[in-house]
Amino acid sequence: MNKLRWQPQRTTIKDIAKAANVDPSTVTRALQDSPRVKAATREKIAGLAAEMGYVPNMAARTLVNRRSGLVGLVIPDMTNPFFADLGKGIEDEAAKHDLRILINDTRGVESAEREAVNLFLELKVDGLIVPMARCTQQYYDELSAAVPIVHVNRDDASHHVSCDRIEGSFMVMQHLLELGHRRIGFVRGPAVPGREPKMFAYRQALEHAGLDYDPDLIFTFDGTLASSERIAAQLQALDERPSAVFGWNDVNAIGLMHALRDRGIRVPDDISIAGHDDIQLAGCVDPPLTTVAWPMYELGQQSVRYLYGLGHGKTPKTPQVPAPRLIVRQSTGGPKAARR
Amino acid sequence: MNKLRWQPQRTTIKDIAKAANVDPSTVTRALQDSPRVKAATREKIAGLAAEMGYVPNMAARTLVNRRSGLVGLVIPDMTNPFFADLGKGIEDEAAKHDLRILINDTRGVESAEREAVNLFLELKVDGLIVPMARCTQQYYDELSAAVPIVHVNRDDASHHVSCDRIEGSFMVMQHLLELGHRRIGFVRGPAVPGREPKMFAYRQALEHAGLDYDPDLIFTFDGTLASSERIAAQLQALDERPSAVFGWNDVNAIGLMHALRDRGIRVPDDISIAGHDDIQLAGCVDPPLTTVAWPMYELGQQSVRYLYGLGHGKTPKTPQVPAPRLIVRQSTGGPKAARR
DNA sequence: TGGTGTAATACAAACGTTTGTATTCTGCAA
DNA sequence: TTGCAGAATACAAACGTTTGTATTACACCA
Repeated sequence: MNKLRWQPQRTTIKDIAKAANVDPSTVTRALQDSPRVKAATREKIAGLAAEMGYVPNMAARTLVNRRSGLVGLVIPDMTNPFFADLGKGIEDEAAKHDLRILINDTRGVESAEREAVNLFLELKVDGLIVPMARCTQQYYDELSAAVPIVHVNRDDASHHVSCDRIEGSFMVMQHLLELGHRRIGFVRGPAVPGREPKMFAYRQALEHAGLDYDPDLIFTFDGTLASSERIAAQLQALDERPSAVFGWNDVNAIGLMHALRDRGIRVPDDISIAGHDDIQLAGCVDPPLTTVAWPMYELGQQSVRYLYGLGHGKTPKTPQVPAPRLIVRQSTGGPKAARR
Repeated sequence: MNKLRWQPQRTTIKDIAKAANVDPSTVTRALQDSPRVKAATREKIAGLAAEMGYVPNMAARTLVNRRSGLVGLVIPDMTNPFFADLGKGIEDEAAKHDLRILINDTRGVESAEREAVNLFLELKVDGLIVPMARCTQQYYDELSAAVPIVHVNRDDASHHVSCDRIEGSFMVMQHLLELGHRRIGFVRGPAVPGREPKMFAYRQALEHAGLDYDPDLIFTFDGTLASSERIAAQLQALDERPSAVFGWNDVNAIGLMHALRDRGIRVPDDISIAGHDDIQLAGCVDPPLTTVAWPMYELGQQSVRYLYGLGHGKTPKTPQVPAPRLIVRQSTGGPKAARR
């Protein structure tokens, strides 16, 4: 490995000790505001530290403390606005507990998720927050002996903080059903089979309404714009088109609306579209998108509180978070048949 | 500080050494695939390490190596889709150099930026990538003695990788001017006075066209939807309304289009709107947004290459990146007067 | 059989900080 | 002056890994 010309550990605690004519241990305690050092000494040392541009060496500190005071946040997709408020909630709450957040983006790739977790393990983080984890629950269970882990929106995890995705999706379905829709399409995402609350709610709502589940009305979104366009084409090609489609998320729904319009299919006149997540732009498109908003900020806060509890030997109860909110805008309306 | 029940450093190199009946130093070298250890020993150790679930202690390693093999990425706003491709370019290129990326979100707050930088300094990162930094150049100059720092889109920095924002904005202005617009509004963002390439291009384009700069046509966007709405209200209230508005970014432009439509002002019939950044949804709104696309992915790649060069004692030339691309869609058209 | 060269491994110090214990210092009472 | 309590500080070991040097083991040749 090449030598770097940087990083000669500018100032160490020993340098300060020498300058102040004290022992390094005194410097440590002074910087920690320990009552064991005289006020005068403490100030002198604080002054020197500032003057000499002292930056603590976290490696050394972590080595002896066996913990770093960091929390690792493993995010599947930075760019998903969905995580914006989650991150904010996490940071705000972390600040209260003197924890610092470090983020690693996995792009939804499972191997990247494992690498991210590993990196954080090597860093000796105090805890891990993993929203919408991809890896198996078994993987995380083995890890949880080594470090506290809190999952977000993963109900099968031993320690998790989740909002009620089933209820959220169910609310949208209820809304569509109440409008009179009987043929409702559903877009599934890159979800893990067996853990698909949105899909579960979709089927449950159909069942409640006495409607049959039709596999022809299920589409798959992969996150790209092209994928939304493909779904629009599939919709257009359908013999018996659904009168409403429930998108995987708002980006998908908006892409869908656009691609449908391009094909001369009007929203909501010809087809109603609803999304998930209520991103900032959801209300700005034409027609404004009906969607469901999750309490992401609170989810972020709670996950840190939960983690903090775990780290201190408690096993907190899975915390309550506010219910999702249905946001009815103009992308949904009664089906054509009903309006005729 | 409370004791944690986690983190008993599960397996150390010493444990493996004991199990393999060798010296710890041999274990280190074995795990590094050093030719100094016999193949048989190496395999035995590798097996034991895997079996015992060994996770290297980065703190110890960093302490002796005086570097962590990490690169810190200081991002002003995670949620800005603008940074999506940048991040991807950075990660892809970093992987080639065996560097691992850690992200810290500053929410555009200057003090948070300093804290993030500090955290990374404590972590002994090999380098820092700071897109659109807020802090003063003097601050970074002092730091650059301690760690290689590469800025993105900050032309006044000693080491930076930038795309030509002036040219990008200029292209949009040219487009609007060619359409016949003579009164063009401009939205400035939370930019630092004196470092406003977009504004510079705006004024330069006006000047080239022989038009006067009118401070009444300058608005300010703060990132919120409400802010876009306020600007729409200001536009509506104007005696002599501009025939085109150049938004701070696409989110701003889309919000603006929406708010204008709500006020009965049609785009592009009554007013043309253009944005910056070409986010994924820019083409999905109605009308699709005219904007400018930056080579963010390449910017990300180049910043890592540059950083790598710096870290190895070279002072690379500021690298070239592809030019921005003007994306003409339907949110811009000729002014009313011209079409009359 | 003894010597030599090299392959394989062991030893030991160091990285910077923390913390329990030991030591020195100070002022005060007897 | 001596003794002593308590305050202030010094000492030393430890955290887990790396790396230069020293040592041992082994094979081969004379």
